Amino acid sequence: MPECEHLPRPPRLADTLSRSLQDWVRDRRLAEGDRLPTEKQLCEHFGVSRAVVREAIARLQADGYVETRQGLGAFVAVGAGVSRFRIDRADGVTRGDGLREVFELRQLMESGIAELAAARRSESDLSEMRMLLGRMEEALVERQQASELDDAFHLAIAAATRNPLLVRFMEFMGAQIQSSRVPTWDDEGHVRGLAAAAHDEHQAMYRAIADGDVMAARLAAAGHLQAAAERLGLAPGEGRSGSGRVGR
Amino acid sequence: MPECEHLPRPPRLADTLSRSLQDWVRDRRLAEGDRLPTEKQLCEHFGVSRAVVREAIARLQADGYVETRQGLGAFVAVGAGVSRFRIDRADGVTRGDGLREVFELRQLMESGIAELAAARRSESDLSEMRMLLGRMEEALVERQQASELDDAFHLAIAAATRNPLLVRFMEFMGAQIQSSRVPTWDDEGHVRGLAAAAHDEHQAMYRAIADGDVMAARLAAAGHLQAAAERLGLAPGEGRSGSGRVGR
DNA sequence: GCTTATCTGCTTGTCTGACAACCTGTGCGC
DNA sequence: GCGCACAGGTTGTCAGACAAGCAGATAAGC
Repeated sequence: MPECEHLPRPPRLADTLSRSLQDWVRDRRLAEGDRLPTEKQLCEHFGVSRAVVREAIARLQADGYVETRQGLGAFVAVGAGVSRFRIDRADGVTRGDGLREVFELRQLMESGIAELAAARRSESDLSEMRMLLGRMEEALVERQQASELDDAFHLAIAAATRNPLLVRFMEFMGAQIQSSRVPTWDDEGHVRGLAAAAHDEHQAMYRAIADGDVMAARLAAAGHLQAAAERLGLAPGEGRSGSGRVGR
Repeated sequence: MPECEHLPRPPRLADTLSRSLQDWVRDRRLAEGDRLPTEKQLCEHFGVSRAVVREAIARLQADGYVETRQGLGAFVAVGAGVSRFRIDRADGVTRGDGLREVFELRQLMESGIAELAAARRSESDLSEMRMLLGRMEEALVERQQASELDDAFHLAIAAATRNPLLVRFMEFMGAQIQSSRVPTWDDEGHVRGLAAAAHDEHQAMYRAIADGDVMAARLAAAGHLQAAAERLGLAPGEGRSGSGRVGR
């Protein structure tokens, strides 16, 4: 069998219902602060039992769209929708335009992160990076898979910024890109020299960060991400440069 | 009354339970892909009814921590925790270190966004920005509150990148910072000349973007955000520069 | 022996009805 | 007018039931 293929499962009622309610908010049929219909009304309106309605509302609560108060009702949360920023697999992150958009976000973030890292890195941050670079070099010689090391290297840079938010962002990014990773580090990638190129770019990033040269760090990171995007088949050499124009 | 004060409400059972289960995952008592105990077992273990257990699991599902399959059980989602990136009011975003971290994230993003906008802006993007700048100038003369215009201006820049993810990020940021906004545009801000300074910075950003000068756009945005951070009392002039060192 | 169909037990999905806890507004007594 | 108890409505929780889907064991057919 080629790959685990997820066929579309029959949608659950609570799921459908919560989506409908979310649409009510998006369509401004319910404004911020408005009270939702009572559970009983929703039951009758949608023809489902109260248990289903309650689960749907529990989902919305978890998403921050509504707040409920016993004896009073459920209310559309103030700032519903913008009270949290979220990127989600469901947004089509792993393919097509969604992937390109996320990757662009990563390019922005990572150049900034490299810049901050160059300004704030401690000696122990640097030795962590050196260690990872060494292990990646070993993997390069022995033609091994090394994408975990790749992730760890980028994570180490984020850690050097001393900003846990940025670390969390890189963790997320690693998980996302991993699921759509191009063969940079595997056998095919080695054959085409991609792994060696990526390794060179990593070393350039390390040198700039070690030197504390914020501008060089930014450029090295931007260049690395631009090259990675091209290896992924995104943003092929055509002039849609953005960061790239700066990176080269 | 001074301000809406949220007193701590008695926690709901489903809420407590979902937190407990989340801790199980964090503490590695449940690994990715593991099956959760059955609903009946959870009922007995925690001494609650099945309705509560189901609501708790519905919350976790909404958060992407578990997936359930009828007839099979509930499973810890692969990539639980990193399958989505989320920033949340609850993370202490509106005060103290959390605010500083979020603001730093915004600095990174916004300089990158300005850069992309300079590369991709269309004529209609520019006229939108000009319109907003004009209205801000009016507000400046008439000493009016103009923070919505401020948000709209930054949003217009994000829109010029043609990347909806970046627009969503700026929407989120606007909502966050608004709730902790310093008096830049109100009467006190005018007195201290803060509004005029912000307006100058905005104009510099516009000019760079209109010229298509990616580097100048980056620097203008970095400078604006750095100045805004100082107006907010964050990152006071002490050398913790990062972007700042580049921005000036 | 191997494949295929059926059965059985378990688990989640949904429904129903009930009671407790909580909030708001009304009307009563003072 | 003021405070208080009460009623009605709403969410929170519980208990029990049946339907739908799944995995593994068992039986039937070749």
